[in-house]
Amino acid sequence: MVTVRDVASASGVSISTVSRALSEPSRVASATRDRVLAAARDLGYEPNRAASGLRSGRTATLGVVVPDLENPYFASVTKGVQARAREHGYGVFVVDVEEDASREADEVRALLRQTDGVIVASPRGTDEELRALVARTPRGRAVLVNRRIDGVPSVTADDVAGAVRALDHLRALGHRRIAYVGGPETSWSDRMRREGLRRAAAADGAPAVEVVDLGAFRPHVQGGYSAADLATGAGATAVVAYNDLVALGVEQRLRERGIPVPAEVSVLGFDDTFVATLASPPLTSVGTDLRAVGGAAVDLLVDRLREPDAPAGHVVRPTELVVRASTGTVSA
Amino acid sequence: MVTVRDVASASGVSISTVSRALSEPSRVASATRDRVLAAARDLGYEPNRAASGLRSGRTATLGVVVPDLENPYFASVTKGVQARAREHGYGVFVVDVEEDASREADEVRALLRQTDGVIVASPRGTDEELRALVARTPRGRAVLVNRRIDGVPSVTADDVAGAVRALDHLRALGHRRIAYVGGPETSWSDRMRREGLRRAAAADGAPAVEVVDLGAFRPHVQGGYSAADLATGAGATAVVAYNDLVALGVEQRLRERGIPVPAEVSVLGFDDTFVATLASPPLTSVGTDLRAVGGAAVDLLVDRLREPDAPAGHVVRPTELVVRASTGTVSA
DNA sequence: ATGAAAGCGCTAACAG
DNA sequence: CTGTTAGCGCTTTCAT
Repeated sequence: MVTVRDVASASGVSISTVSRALSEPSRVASATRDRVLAAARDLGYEPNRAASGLRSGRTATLGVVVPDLENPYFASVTKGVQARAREHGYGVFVVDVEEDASREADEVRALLRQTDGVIVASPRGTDEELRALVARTPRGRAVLVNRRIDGVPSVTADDVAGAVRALDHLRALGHRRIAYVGGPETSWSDRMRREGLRRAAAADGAPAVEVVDLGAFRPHVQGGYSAADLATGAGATAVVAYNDLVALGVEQRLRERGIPVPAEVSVLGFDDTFVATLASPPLTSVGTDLRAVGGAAVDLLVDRLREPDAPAGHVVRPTELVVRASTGTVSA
Repeated sequence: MVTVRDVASASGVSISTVSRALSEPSRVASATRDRVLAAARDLGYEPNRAASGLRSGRTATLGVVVPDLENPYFASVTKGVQARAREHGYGVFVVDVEEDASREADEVRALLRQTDGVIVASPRGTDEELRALVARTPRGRAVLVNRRIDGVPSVTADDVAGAVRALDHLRALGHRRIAYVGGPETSWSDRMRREGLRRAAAADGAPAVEVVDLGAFRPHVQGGYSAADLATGAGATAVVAYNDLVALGVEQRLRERGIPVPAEVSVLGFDDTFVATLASPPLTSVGTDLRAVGGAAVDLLVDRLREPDAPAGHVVRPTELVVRASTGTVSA
């Protein structure tokens, strides 16, 4: 193994000059620097991360905790995290907690021991649990995605605005009774989406729309499949689903029952993941650039690591309604 | 920060005893061990990975390199890797090379510096590039998924058998002219699937089937969408696609053109990822347990790390034909 | 069965 | 601008 000593003797300088030439090039005379860098390259020197981490206390590693990697939403967020972290020179530890809220805290704590900071995406724990978790976290070492808590940096999507858009869209198509198939109880975005629907439904000067809350369902195809009959039973002409997968489940069940979408019932999803385009009919969905969400979380975290005492930033990413074939006018 | 020294003084032993009690409990008297473990727990001691890594040369970390995390195939494999690694006490670094073969070698090399071993999933590089990469790799520190090279442990799916099954299935339904929409040129599974189709088509004692090779397409929905017209143009009554996404693209284009599936054209995919069930009609697909593939890769790697000189194992996971509604009899 | 002691490779004071 | 030096926290001989 090639170490700083080898590079030092090969280039005729001390090991500290080697270290400096590599990490703070500006503090070394350019001639010396070139010599050192050349020697390092020739010898194939690669710094030992464990050693530098032990000494400096920095690991050049970030962690990301997600509920389920197989969910396209988290696959995209994770992809964005990894790509951006790489640009900042960080590696990424990925931990999938399999939708188990009780594992989140432990995994975050374990990650904090071996990373510089952690991104917690769409935590399934309650606000209290998260507050407790964060309170035990060295300041500035955690960033939340899809959850907003005071004092903790976060990246969220403007779900309220998205839900308003969604409802306005359906209202414009003539829908007056809309069912909402909810997601996990502790989901922050679920709360925001509900809130947006409520607000839009209650808006003055527009035809009244009634939102029927169908309750909480698993954020998967199965959840939507299970909820579909409740929606039609409630007399809704349109179904808004917690996410695209749930919406697909709704479409699937409706298709089985021979109920045409959107001729008889319109279906609308959230997140605009790639599965929205796979559905038939292709799904109208309220989306965000998910890789950008992951990237923004990394930026926030890296900023925080540099300046732990800076106030916690809250990035709110825009949402966009993407209309496809699953929503249409109400049939007479 | 709590260190071994703190635990040592709290329990009245030396730091080496603490270290031993934690990592080789059997070599410490049970009374002492209990005392040390209790102290460690009380103080909230957490070993410093950088320090232990520096001293022991082990990082308790594995790396996994995938072409695209957003591809459900790799999301599942990565999920399997992470879960199994965790059971073995390893963390996982994930790197997404964005389908760029030229990045693979560099990323693997970078990962090897900060992990104990690396899993390279569905590498896009050529066999020669991979052989060169592996030759420069310290023995026993890399495992391949979806690629078989002598001397390097690997996990593959029995794609040949799967493709044979697929073709036999279509033949039984009366298809005599079948188009194959290929994947990346350097894909090992593509090669095996082609081989399986060829073999099955040429089998004695069964009605002759002609396989029309449509060439290489991007392994995404778009690829299948682009290939669909070629398939019908070639007079095929069934289309076998490199993977589920490609198959969905084929279905999408056929639907647009008003060609009913499977009444007029049957469509069959590979991998049986969750998107197969989302399609309409739901996709017949040749699948493997992808999490198990990831898990098997971890097992192989961990075994190898313990015994670097053991012969390279090659795990071949079974494939299974899952028949859904996208394949049917040939219309008269 | 336990302890003393020697570093792993690097960075960060501190000197010069 | 560069060199000397002292560890970071842990594991691992080597004694006892």
